[in-house]
Amino acid sequence: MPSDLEVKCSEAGLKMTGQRKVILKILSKAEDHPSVEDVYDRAKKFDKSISIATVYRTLSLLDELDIVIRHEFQEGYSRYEVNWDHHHHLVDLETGKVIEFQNEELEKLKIKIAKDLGYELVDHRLELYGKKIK
Amino acid sequence: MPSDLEVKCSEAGLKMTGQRKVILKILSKAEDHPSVEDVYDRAKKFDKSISIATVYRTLSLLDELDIVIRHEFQEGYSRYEVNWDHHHHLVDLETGKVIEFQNEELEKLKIKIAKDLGYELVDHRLELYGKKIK
DNA sequence: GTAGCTGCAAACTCTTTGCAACTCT
DNA sequence: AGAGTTGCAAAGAGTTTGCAGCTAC
Repeated sequence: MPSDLEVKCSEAGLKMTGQRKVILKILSKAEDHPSVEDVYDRAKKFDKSISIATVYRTLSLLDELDIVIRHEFQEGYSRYEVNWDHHHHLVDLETGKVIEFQNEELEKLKIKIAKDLGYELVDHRLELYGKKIK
Repeated sequence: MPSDLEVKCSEAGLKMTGQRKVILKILSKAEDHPSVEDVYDRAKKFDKSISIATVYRTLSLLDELDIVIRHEFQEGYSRYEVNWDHHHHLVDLETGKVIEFQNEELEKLKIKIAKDLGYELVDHRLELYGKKIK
């Protein structure tokens, strides 16, 4: 049976090729925020002839469809994650670990700030960088 | 007389070459958030033999010294601004215009969120993307 | 004088693209 | 059947770097 993610892609008009199924499976199982290279390396285990160009193309498509979120954590390349729920990231500066969090108050505040400036909030990015308190 | 920015650089151990003076002047006068290319183009008006490699090297140095802030507004390249005061950005999705803002409530909330997760906030990034309300 | 800086060009990294062959629907 | 997708290799954009000569201190 096709996964929820596969159904979503089909409905968006994408052909469900073997390569795309592999990439979607990797993304849905990922517990981190893999780079293109990461996705490519993992994909090769299921389909050793897959091309990195296909990974790039697929991730760009999924990003446009909002099925996936592209992050640029100031590293010079992109990282991806499935757009399941809305959350933000706190990056542990000592270990590089990424912690996800949600905060209702913050959501309201962002909308208010934009509104006060005369804008309707369409999108936003928030990342915190911190050190663990011992 | 050397500008404040020049003094700051000298104190950090940088030699104040002609090229660096030009770049610092451009940055301090900029009312936008220029890319490397932008800085290079403006610099050529004062020193037509300046190299873009020098602009890259200088901006990287200034970023390391926290004299300048490097932004990556999901455009595939970096933009810079002098690190005068702390603020955030709202990007107008229709015009690309960048609006700066500060918000005390937001500052407190970020610190609290990090603390609740067991972290001391060291740094952070926040960008809002919106459409002007007619 | 000398450590640091510069311009140049080549190299590097990440990403995109043209094309002919292939494949999902 | 046919539009969409793929792999490959080449190209593109942005950035970094090795080196010989130059310059601020």
